[in-house]
Amino acid sequence: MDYLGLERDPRLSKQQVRQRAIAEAVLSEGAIRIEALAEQFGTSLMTIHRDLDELEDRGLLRKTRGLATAHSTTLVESSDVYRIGQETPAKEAIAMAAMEFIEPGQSVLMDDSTTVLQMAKFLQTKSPITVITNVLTLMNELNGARGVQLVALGGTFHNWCSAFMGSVTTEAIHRLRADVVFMSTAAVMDGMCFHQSEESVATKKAMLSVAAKKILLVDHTKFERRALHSLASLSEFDHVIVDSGTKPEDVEKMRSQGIDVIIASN
Amino acid sequence: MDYLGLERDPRLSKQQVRQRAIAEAVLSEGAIRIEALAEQFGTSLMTIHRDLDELEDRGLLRKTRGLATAHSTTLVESSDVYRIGQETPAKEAIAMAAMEFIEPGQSVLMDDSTTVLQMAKFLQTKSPITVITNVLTLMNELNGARGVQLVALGGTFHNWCSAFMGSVTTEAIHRLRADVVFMSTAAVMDGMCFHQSEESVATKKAMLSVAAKKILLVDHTKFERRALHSLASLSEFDHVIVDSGTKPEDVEKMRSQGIDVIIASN
DNA sequence: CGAAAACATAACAAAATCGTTGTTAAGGTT
DNA sequence: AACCTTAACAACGATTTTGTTATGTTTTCG
Repeated sequence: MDYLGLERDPRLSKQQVRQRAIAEAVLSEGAIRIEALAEQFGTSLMTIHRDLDELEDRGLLRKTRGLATAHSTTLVESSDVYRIGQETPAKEAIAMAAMEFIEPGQSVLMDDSTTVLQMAKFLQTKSPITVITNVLTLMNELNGARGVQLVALGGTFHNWCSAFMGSVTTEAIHRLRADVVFMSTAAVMDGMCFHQSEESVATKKAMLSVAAKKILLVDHTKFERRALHSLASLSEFDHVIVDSGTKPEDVEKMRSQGIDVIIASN
Repeated sequence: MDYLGLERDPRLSKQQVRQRAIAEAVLSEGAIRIEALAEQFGTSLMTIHRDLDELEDRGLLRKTRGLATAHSTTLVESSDVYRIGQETPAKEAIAMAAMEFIEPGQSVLMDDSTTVLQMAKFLQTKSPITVITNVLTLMNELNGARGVQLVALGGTFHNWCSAFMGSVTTEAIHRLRADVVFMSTAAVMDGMCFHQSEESVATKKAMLSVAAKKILLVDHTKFERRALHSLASLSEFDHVIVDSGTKPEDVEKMRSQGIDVIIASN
């Protein structure tokens, strides 16, 4: 279990790395003593308490007297706390490749995935541009960015993904038309995209229905994952961008189905 | 011109105070040399440059070679950069008084006024509660607050008020029903509320139409202000909360019209 | 039932991190 | 050439994070 292998990204605070690692540890063990966590991470008990309180607020685990216990696996894995900082280089490469599909003046729909989030810092280079999103993190990132018009989709806030979803969101999407949509998916199986949360699926489906061009961003880990609700067939996307760590067989399988697969180079 | 009279609030950074003062100075002079500003505030040229760049981004002024020139008065005055930090104690008192009208379990609509923003820190005490808003600042303030369900209204982002407005916003509002709405107004004249921006008026009108109880928060300075577009008559509100600095004659005039005026004590 | 043990929280001080500012040097304009 | 703007980096200051100690709360067991 390498908790240390993920501490490279300088944009990630120690705290975030530790919290993610705690979530991961508690998840795989089912339950861990708080004392044990403090020792494992070389911090004081107080720090672990504070981390666990935050994670509990986000619904990732329970804190019972003396020990932290896991919630369902799926919930944790879909949480942004857990996802951020995973496979960052791959996601960055994918995001960079995705920029090729944006022209200045276009309106771009962006969903609540960490891969799509990576695109944020490049968006200014395509100004003027309109970004439509339901992600609070992205709104903040883009707040004050010159040449970027920000359109928010409303909805009820979900802490686990820091995004707004629900009927308000889907209704708002249906009133708009975008040039491109960039989205990611939790799992790819049998040429289909899957998600763990029904609300995510509803939001993403709505997004797909109003965008002229549809682009899917997937890092190689998604080909190993499983999830419950189907979102769409890969063939519905105009382009699928993967990272260079993707297995050739996965790429081939897609290409044989006539899907335009782009491999992002690091 | 007392730039110093407003430096008391510890929550306001030096930077914010200075930027507001710069906006104020440029506004009243029409145009000021950048060198002069640096001297006036005792900072380096670079700092003023950076401040002006930000203010320019927000559309408050123009930066031409060597000097900063004013945009229209109204734009500056309605900007949140300008408003934040004005009359803070009064606004705080009003916000505190407003809390009386929230019951746990209710859904509360909140607009993009700095007075309403002051309520944010007290909201947790009324949990569980649903807050519906179009203000990015408020969303961030409430993100992660226990017992506060956050519902965002979408829309296109307006930098000058850090809020989302437009047709997407009003449509979203019309699909909802709230127990209470708290709003403020830019000016009060002849028993009517006025605003400088038409979009603000549209948003606020929509909010008024979907809330069971309507509460207006106004500090005493609003009775001296003028603005273009009428929003609503004071009599449409169930309660009007003012600060203790409000002139008795203004209070009397309202009461004589049968309006329930509450004076917030400091 | 009461007391001790185990744990959680609060409050403050220390440390680390992040944001702001000033300086200098390089790049553009007039 | 004079003047202004921008970029880069170092110094400073403010904020956030962490650890410590003290206090409160729950559990356990005599």
